[in-house]
Amino acid sequence: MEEHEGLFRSYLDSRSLKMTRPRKIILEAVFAIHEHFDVDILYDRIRKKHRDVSRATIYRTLPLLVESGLIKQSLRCQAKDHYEHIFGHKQHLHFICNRCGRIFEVDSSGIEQDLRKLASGTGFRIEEINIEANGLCSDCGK
Amino acid sequence: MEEHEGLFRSYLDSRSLKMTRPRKIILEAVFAIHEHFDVDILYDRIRKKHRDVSRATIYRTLPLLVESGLIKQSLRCQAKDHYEHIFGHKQHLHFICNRCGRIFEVDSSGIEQDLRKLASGTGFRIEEINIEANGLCSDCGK
DNA sequence: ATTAATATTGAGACTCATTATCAAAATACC
DNA sequence: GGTATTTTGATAATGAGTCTCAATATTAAT
Ligand SMILES: [Zn+2]
Ligand SMILES: [Zn+2]
Ligand SMILES: [Zn+2]
Ligand SMILES: [Zn+2]
Repeated sequence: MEEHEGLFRSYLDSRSLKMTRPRKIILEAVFAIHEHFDVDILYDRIRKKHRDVSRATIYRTLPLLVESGLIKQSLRCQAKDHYEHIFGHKQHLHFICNRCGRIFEVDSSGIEQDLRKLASGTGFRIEEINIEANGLCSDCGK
Repeated sequence: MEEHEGLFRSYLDSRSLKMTRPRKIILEAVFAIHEHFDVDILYDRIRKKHRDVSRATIYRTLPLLVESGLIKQSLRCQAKDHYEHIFGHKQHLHFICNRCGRIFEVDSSGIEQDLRKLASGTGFRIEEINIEANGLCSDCGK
């Protein structure tokens, strides 16, 4: 059993939820993707192998994966929410090129630490951080 | 004529667009609001004074204000896009409470400076920064 | 293994923010 | 004025995300 599966199982247990077949398929599909993804991308990949997982269940399962700390909602792009892994990935921020659309990931641990310090000063309890900058990548900015 | 009006006028001119009555009403309503706003908030405020500005025109005018650099699309909250002024406002980041929906603004100059330093190391030229953290505010986190 | 209690599912209806359409009205230029 | 071009308001359409519900799956107890 892969580690992310074990983690998801214990999250489900802790909430007396069940590791069902559709949830397992979704979990595996999510961790077979190594870029940012939206529901449609995920749905298409799952449907290539399994006819019996519905969009509704994907929409229901993603919040569980977020809640369990395995993934996060990271960007909004073309009017769709996009997700990415947390488990097995370092915290990072996104530089998004306005010209070519590429997304660059950069380590954000230092900045996030400062942000948490700022928050604790105000009494705000941070659950999730999103940092992004739009502009021109080094190729497009010449 | 207020400064933001002059700036919007020259933007419109530069694109051979016209400063019409509805656009002027919308511009003024936008700059009479000093918090984050969404289309509904704006529409309600405008409607108190003017019966003849439609939602459609608001949806059409906001991108013009963004393009002209007067406002920006700053966050997404309760499934709605929210906007805020750029013109005349200091850079800041957002703490968004997941429970009550309130948005807290915190000075972000220190963090943005670090971010720009990070970017210059990678050759990325930043045009816009968005930093936000979701979680529980001090009231809701008790 | 049966049963009963509970959780989950897929299908499709629904919501609601945003966009597109289009005929009528406003505007700019002659 | 008249004409070409924009812009507008009303309304229809779109589409991501949510909700409903009867049918199915899971679990734990017998
Ligand atoms: Zn680029
Ligand atoms: Zn990422
Ligand atoms: Zn709160
Ligand atoms: Zn703000």
